Amino acid sequence: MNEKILVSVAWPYANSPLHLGQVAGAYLPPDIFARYHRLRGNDVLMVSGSDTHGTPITVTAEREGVEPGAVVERFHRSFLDTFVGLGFSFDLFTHTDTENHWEVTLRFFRRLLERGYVTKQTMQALYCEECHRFLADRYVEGTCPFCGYEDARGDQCDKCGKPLDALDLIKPRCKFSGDTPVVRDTEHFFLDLSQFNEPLKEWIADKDYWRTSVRNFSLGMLEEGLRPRAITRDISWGIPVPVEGYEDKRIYVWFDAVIGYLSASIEWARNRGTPDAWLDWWDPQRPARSYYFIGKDNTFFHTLIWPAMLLGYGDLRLPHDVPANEYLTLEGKKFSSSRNWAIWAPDYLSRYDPDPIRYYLTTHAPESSDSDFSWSEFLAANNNELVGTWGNLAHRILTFAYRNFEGRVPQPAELTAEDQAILDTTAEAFGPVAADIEACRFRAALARVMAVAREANRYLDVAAPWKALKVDRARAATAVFVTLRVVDSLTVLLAPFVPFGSEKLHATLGYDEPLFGTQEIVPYQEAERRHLGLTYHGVSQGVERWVPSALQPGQALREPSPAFKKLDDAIVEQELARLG
RNA sequence: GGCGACGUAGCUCAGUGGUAGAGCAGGGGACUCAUAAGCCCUUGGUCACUAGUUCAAAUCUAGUCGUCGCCA
Repeated sequence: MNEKILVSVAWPYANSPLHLGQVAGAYLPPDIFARYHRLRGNDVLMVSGSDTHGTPITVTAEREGVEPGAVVERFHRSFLDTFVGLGFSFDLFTHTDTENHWEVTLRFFRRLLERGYVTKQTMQALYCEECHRFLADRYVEGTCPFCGYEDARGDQCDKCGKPLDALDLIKPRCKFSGDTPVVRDTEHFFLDLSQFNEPLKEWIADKDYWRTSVRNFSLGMLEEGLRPRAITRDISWGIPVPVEGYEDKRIYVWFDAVIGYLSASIEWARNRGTPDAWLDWWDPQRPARSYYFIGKDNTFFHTLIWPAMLLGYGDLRLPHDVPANEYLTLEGKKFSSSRNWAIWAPDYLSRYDPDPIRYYLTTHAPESSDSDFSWSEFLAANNNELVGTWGNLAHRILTFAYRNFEGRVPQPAELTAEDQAILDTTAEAFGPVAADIEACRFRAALARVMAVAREANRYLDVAAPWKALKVDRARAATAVFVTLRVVDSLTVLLAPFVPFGSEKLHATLGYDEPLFGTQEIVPYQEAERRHLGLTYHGVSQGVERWVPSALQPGQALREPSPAFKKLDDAIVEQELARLG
């Protein structure tokens, strides 16, 4: 019985390219997870999209003197290309500026309103009389009440880093007109989270498999008690509030962004002509599991707010797990786009292959604490581990077999105890590696596989078919056969982590059908709007391929060439020079 | 200021009461099928600090310091 696995991935703001910190935290882990489940023959639905409605986007647009839509289009396209380049196998990567997403969001809003979970409240906000509009926090500048910095933004002080409320700024001024804004009352809709405090406590009570930081953080918030939270804003960019008298207001970006998981699932089903198919993952009466891959800054929205919204809406599946990651630092310091202390995914892909970074960011994944990216460590991990331990093992046995056994998998004679032992060791890895991946312990899973690769190197050194070939061809053939099977198994075990190299080795081993399907960027036309999406066309659906090798003697190999390449030591200096 | 996570070999991490572990890096060696890769041997730690509980603490308790995050 195939399992239905919903892989929900954080929605990136379409106002800058993706950097490696985001890749490590929120985008690579779900792809490993999804590819593993695809190999299992499970039905994966992996969705995400660009968040197009944030204030950061209007800030970027105004700075550049273009429409917000143009900013969105540019970075959405950038995300699509990055995901193709890194091999992130989204079933659908869409964005929030679609008719479908607006419909689903409004349906959500209306139902929560009808059920009394969304309520009206009057709050105070800064209003610029010169511009005739309310000012979003980021559109106000003034003196920081904590450190006295005079150019603090309304949402956060760049000097001391503290989050601010624009109302607390001393001597506030409008970012556009420079005028001093006035405090005005404004009515907004609030999601009354307090009604969900107890239901959420009950729901989290049995989530003992969540990461400790995620669970403790969520329980702590519930202990403090959740408060109503505004879900509309006085801005013009976003989804209009569907209530008379509120035409000038928009739904606050965080509210519609989380709904994207649902709307993207619905869009995916429609795009493929099976409009109800999304229910297989979302109907709580049917068997399925949902996972939300995010960075730790998003935990609150995914373990509390989104579940509250789902409880309020009803008849939808709540998250099974939210494996939030900590942060990645770069050469010991925080990523900072303004100081150019960042590695942008498009830049990386313009110079290097995807597998090395996938490998590095998995072995150094910020799963339990912050971790660091360093170019010298990256180089070492690629050259010593990915290439040295694994790539070389695969290459040496493939070239040896190709040259000495007529390009075919040789016929083995009787297996020795050593032959059987390495085959057993390899076969026995499938279970524990699967368990690690299913528990979202990707770093541990990969380490376990690499331990098998090292064991296989030791086996091959002892078996030494290059020596046996001269005195006992049958023994050499057997050792080559055994090693090829081990390499075949390792190719599958490593496929979720380094899919490009595994795909190449899989073909070299003589298989005609690929391990994975293909990605495609597709234009989707709605009634009036058109958008680009990334989708995935699977292969061998429903077939379990997470199994030890059954490579058959006589299978024709393809001419081997290295699946992974060494990187020149000089790149460390070159890349460090690009930073800062 | 409150809460939480983390702090173990140069680096990345495992280890939750019983004589400190792995991978990578560093040093030495034998080999040569292979991307000068792989294999064997090896150096290296007062387990952040202090006090306590215990026959016994990296592991439990209290406190201190540091890093990160959330909240105020």
